Amino acid sequence: MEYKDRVEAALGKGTVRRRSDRPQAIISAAIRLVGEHGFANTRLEDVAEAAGVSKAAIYLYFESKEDLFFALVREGALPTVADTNAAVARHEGSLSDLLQEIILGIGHLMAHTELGTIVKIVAAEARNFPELVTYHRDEVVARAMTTISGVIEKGIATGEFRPCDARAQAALCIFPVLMNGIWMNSIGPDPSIVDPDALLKAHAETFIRGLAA
Amino acid sequence: MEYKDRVEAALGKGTVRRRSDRPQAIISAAIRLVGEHGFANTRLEDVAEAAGVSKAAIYLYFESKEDLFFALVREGALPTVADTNAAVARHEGSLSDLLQEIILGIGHLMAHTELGTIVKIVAAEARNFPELVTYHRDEVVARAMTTISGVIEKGIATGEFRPCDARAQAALCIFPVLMNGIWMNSIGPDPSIVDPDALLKAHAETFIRGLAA
DNA sequence: CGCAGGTGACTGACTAGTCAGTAACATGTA
DNA sequence: TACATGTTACTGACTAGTCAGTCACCTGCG
Repeated sequence: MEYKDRVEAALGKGTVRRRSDRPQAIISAAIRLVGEHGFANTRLEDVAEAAGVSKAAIYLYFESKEDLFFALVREGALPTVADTNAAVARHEGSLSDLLQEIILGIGHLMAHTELGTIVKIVAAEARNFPELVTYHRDEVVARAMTTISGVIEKGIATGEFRPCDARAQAALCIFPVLMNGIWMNSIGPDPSIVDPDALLKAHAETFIRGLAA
Repeated sequence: MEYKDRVEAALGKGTVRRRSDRPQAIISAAIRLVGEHGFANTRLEDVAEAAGVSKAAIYLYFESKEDLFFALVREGALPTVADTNAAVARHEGSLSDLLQEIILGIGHLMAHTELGTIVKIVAAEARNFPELVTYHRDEVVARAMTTISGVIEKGIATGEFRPCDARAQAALCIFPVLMNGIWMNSIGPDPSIVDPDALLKAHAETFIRGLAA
């Protein structure tokens, strides 16, 4: 019986998890490096070095480079969707305030955390990994769009917002935020061209004015 | 004397141009393939096949894969910036109409032509090619931003638009358009989530309302 | 002929993935 | 305590495959 089989027999089939925080360290390193260089240009050896392990150790936790890649994308975006849904569920003030909260909240994560890197990675690699598109379309985008367009529809119903295509407006609400994240992770932070935080504030104001009844 | 040197001796230093349209065919093929698979994942052999030549022929027109890549990005975006500037220069109606014209015009190119592919490529590869960032920041982005923020400033001066940060608004004008292009070139056309043309119209309307005095 | 405008076959560098081996730790036993 | 036995978590060195870039040779045309 081989080592891998013994481990699988002991701990169950699939991604083998041991008690250390190695998998998370590997994923973090991979997010940074893949965000910088793309999937194809990221050497597993470099990921390993950044995570403080050998390349072979990666194969103890992930089946292949692609498997690591999917894990990275999956773990990177889901918490944000869940958090946004929770924020919407517990909100009580005006819907304009809620939209502003969503824009600034997601916008901050997008511009200053790994989330923006994930979005850039998904956009860059989508064509190479069709599964990735399916997953993200169904698990991240569709949910986020449903949540936001729900807020807008409610606003239209209460008369707070003008009548309009709520789905298109939901996309418009989120697109500048996504683009801001991609920008920060590609062209990089350069306030002389676009100051990310000022842009988010401006977006919230202009968008909500544009939507007002 | 090597072949390359012989060619240069015969036709002059720098980018070698022959009378065929081969270079353009190679660039078009490269835009499509790099847009689909990224720079690192695009084999020169496939570009050659798509352009109807052998791989070695590419080296008659471009010094390296990177050289071809730069040519592709350079030729892909400049015409649009020039066209936009021209449209702004000859415009006579209201500034709102001009903004709408810009959004729908660039938006259409971005969603349905090579331009969107170029934007996606630049975003995806920026970190691997710092020169690309410098070039695009200075030659494309800075110019486009200057043009659009000029329109907005003028509108503020005439009282057509409310007082606001014209540069941030210029970015907000263009970001959804860029994101739309990236979307179409990554996740792909899927009207059930976002209909690109409806989105552009909605953007023009909401953005201009949001900017109105 | 002479040569512009090619091509197919090749190579060297690089990297995903594998595998035999091992240090450190845990556990049992006296 | 001291030592044997087994396990966990990991590594260095290797292989096989891929692809950018080169080079010797070809071919149709003025």
